[in-house]
Amino acid sequence: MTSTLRRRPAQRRSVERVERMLDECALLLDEVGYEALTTKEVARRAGVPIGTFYQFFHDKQGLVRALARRNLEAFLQRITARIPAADLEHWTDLVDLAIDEFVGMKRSTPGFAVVDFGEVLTTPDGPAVGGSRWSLDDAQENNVVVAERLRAVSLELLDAPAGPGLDRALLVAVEATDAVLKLAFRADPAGDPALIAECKQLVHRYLADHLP
Amino acid sequence: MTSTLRRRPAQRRSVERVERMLDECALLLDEVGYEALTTKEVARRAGVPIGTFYQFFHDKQGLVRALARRNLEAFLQRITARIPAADLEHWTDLVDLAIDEFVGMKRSTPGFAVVDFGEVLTTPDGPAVGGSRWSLDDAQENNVVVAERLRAVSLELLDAPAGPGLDRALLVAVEATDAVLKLAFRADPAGDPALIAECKQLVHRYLADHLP
DNA sequence: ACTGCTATGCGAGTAAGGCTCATGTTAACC
DNA sequence: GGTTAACATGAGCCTTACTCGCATAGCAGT
Repeated sequence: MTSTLRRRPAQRRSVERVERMLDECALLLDEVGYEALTTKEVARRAGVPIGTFYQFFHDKQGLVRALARRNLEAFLQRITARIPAADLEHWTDLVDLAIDEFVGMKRSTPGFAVVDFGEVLTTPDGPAVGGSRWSLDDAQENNVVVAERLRAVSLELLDAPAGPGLDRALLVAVEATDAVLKLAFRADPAGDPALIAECKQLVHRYLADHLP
Repeated sequence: MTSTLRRRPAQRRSVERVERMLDECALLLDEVGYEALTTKEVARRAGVPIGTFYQFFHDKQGLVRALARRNLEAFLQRITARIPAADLEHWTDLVDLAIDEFVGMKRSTPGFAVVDFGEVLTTPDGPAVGGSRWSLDDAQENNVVVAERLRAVSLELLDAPAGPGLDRALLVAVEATDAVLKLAFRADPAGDPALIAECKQLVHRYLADHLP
């Protein structure tokens, strides 16, 4: 994958069009789900001809990946914006803040409940290409990015013991959080509060091994 | 959803055909992934005409759901078969046994790495129909079934404190396990050992609140 | 203003997949 | 043997992802 987008929108008009397409994609995902989502409908609603659609997005998956990417950016932005204001006494406060923000976005951001940061579909890439996998330099595995960001914050705010163990632990925590919160929102469209609480507990207990 | 299958195979020949279709489905999932999987190819490889395919399966998703169902059944079977032989001193041994079996199936059972027990795609069901959701009586949410089974075993072997808290905790644990193991197998086709170990740790710590 | 030239806008058309349905075939029962 | 119901089959329909060649718009040099 060269980039998320096929062609980076240069003119102001193009940027707006891409943004509109992502917006409509998000809304449609909520309405009909990934499988029933059609590129034609996204283009039509966004007022963009189908040919132009494919100038910007590689394919249907590319569209959704771009949305996931935008979600990720928004999440990181919100997190970093809220951190200075909040007084974090323990690292657990940071965990809770992140989870609450994630839940907030699940509730308020269209399409977020369906895709959040994740690839909806994973395509097998044929016999693994050489080199250790998940190098993360390509866009794949957005959760890795989340984990890295949280790690950076952790190291900055609390004096956490750096090391590969923490990296892995945070990644595991993010992945688990993602799954449990998805469950919480499958069980209850507004997000089952008990399951959300349980999610925090899960992460607290687990990370207690790696943070003071 | 009435049932997983459209028509339950009655004759011996039909049962074999359904089984063959599921087998080929699993193999194809490993080869090309869910999205590129075609019903035509599954039917062709299984030596079954396409019309017959649709006599048994509602649609493409139905095929995959049926496979997930079969996987679930196989997993429960294996678990219950191994439990009497193993001497479980702590509940943690049960957790490890379940995870090891899961990992084993990820490695050996075709298609298991892609779908395991899960719905690959979730379709929004329109404004939630009345009644509390996830009643579980319908086939959805296979992980609920896993959680229930594990709970039954837990109550039997160890005298665990029954109650709704444990139910929820086990469900959360299963969901988290699923996610982390998926990560482990995305990172390394053979299943990253460090991540698998971390997965066990995650569950141990979390369930320690609910089991003695 | 005019003329080439490149970059972008556009949508009819193509290939392929999901799924159906009219017709053929077997089995079951009287 | 005859009647009826269940099952089998694959050509074809409809929809969807995606392309490609033409139209248009900006723009540099004269």
